[in-house]
Amino acid sequence: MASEPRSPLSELSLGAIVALLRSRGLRLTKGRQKILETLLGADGPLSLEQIQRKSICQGVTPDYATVFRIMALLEELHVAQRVHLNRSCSYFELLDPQQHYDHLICTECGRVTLMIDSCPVEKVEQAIGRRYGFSDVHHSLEFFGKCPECR
Amino acid sequence: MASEPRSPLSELSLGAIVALLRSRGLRLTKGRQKILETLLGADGPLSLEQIQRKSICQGVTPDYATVFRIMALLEELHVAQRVHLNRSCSYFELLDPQQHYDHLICTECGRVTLMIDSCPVEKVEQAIGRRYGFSDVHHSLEFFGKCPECR
DNA sequence: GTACCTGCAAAACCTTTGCAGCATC
DNA sequence: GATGCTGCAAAGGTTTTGCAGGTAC
Repeated sequence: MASEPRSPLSELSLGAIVALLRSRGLRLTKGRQKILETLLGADGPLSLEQIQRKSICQGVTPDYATVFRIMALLEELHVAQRVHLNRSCSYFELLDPQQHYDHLICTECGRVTLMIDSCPVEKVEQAIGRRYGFSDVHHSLEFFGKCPECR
Repeated sequence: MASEPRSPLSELSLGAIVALLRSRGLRLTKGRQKILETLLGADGPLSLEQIQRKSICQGVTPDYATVFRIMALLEELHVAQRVHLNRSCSYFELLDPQQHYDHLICTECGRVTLMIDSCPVEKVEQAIGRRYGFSDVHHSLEFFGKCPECR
């Protein structure tokens, strides 16, 4: 029944993520640390380009391919996830084991609001798994609409 | 408050869609008709390439750009919508005014199941709009998991 | 010193647009 | 006959990979 957990972390912190990397024989470079800090400090999903721009370390901007590879790695480790937000490129955010976020996206200005309220869907995941015979059910929920400023 | 309706159709049928096109001064070609039939006959979202492959008309495969332009048109008319399904390309499906579909996607084989049960989220849209000050709230909900065959 | 990481560069994809000829109305 | 539609071709973006040199352990 159970397979890979959605997040292998018990908490979302730089230390916890670094420990996970270490346990897999992976290394912590200055660039990686800076990128992890960017992700931890983000208040919503970020595109690769945004991550790159916010992760300038000692005056040096990390290569786009480097950012891509780190995010692919974190995604594979289930530490981060990719969301689309109905845009032309992917956005990434860390998977907080304590908290699940749904998104509220303005169709006019594109601003993304994190919805930290109780998720209206979590409760039905189990029922859906049973009904359709699926295991390891999780979900992606995005609300769209016009934000107060754009109305 | 109200703006463009999510679907301008009163029912989902070839005739209704054609009538809408006509009312906008748009034309119905053999290729378009075939593509509309493909969409109406689909049992889930299709990629542009899938639409193209399934819309061979009198031995002629429509051009990819043509498929793209028709889907862009239908999307603009709110007759079809684009979904991502966490894949690298977009998928399209018609917007049925009578019915709202959420998706259940196998993370192993990628098969998409349409969930025609009552949507667990529709009811809360209004409350979310009020709470965050958003108007015209709609949503995209995708469940992921391992399907019975892949478990 | 070994293995892993990074930057650079190019390839691979998917999406989008321009244009001339063709088909619909 | 006018206008919209199509196919072909090319451009634009984003994502992904190869490789040689550099860095963490």
